[in-house]
Amino acid sequence: MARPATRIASPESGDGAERMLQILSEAARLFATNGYDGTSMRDISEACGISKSLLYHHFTDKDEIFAKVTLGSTRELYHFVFDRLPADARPSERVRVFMTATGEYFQRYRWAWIASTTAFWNDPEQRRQKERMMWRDRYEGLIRTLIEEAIEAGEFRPLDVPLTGRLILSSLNWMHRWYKPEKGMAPPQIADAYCDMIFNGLVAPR
Amino acid sequence: MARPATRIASPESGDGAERMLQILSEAARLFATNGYDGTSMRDISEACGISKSLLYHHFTDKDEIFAKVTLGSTRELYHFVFDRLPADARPSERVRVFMTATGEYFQRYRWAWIASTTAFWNDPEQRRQKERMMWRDRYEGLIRTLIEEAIEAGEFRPLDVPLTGRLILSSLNWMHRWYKPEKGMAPPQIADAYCDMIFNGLVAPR
DNA sequence: ACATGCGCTGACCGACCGTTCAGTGCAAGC
DNA sequence: GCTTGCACTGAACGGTCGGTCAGCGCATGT
Repeated sequence: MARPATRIASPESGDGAERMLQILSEAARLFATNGYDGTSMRDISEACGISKSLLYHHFTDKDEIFAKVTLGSTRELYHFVFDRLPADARPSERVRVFMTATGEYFQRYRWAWIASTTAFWNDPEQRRQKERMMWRDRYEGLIRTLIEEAIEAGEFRPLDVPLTGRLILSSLNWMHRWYKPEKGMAPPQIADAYCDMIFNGLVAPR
Repeated sequence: MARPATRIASPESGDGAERMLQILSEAARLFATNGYDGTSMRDISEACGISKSLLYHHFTDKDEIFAKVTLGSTRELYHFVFDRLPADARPSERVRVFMTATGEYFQRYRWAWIASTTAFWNDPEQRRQKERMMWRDRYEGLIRTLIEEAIEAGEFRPLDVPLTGRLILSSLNWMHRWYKPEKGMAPPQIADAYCDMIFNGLVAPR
């Protein structure tokens, strides 16, 4: 059942689902900026303009908020990129789309992305991180598959596939450490420029 | 005045300077593993087998320990790489040495490196971070200069120099997220393999 | 023999952490 | 009009945090 329309007219207080999204949004920004341990439940509640207790009404604990942010981001990144891969394009073109689509995802969901990629990988709380790693592995598996196909098609040289995938992923994953949204190229453009450099190399043709 | 020789015979307790090095070493490992906020003074003291109070005998506070670890690492990285650049080699060869030397530094001072590169860049405590950023900027300025020289010498194509530098640095800086010291190639080899890929590109020659 | 200096400790501090809980106010359903 | 249910709050909990402090043991210089 949908909420009655009168609820929507209410100017100040939001619906429960909206509230959860607001919390996740603010939490993503704070986790990305200050890290997991550097972000307190009080920080999140104050950023949302609510009491600390309300966080526990919507989520069981801090870990769940963090898991929702990072798992959601990692899972959606995979589908976001996968869904944009053109089925009938040349393999190397699909690699390029992989990179630019990742740049686009970064542009749209910057805070959740940063929170996910900077999350410590060896967190003792492994149960919740397990699923995130699963999607991350699928994402990395995807780029490896694309590289292999490009090699088989003769477009790429014979390459160390895992290492090549890591080179591509490194360029994308490190972007958040220097990228400033207000200046310079947009992330998809940056990814495209990286793509040109990596595909063709730095060395001048002789 | 040097310590008298009798002091050295003491089997259990170390000299003050040794203690400081031990503390910095253990702190680097913990900061790298669990982050700044995830590492308590108690963690550091227990890792060293000493009391928490002793940390404050050698350092003023937690921030100073962290600053010593990260600033020391960043400053030494610059000199470590700079000192290894061959003066009379071709520009592109100097770029390669920049990368492999960075890989060698990573291999030797892994924990301090990780603590430095994962340190939050927008820490409110800016006074101490200022000097670290200075060395980091010099380090990045160095690779940009090398790239420019390679372009001027006609070895590299005309390139977006800052972006090219970031591509190279990204590949090196992201290594700690997937590198496992006990298996696979050593970091200098990895840097060299990256170098081959970035120089010559992925695309097969036609 | 005595004073000095230093590496070092255990007890302790206030602040803040994540988390809990009893209870409030208000809209919806009967 | 009354009950139900839920978004929401303020006070409080035990625990851990970074940091302090008085003082101990012992090698050293005189």
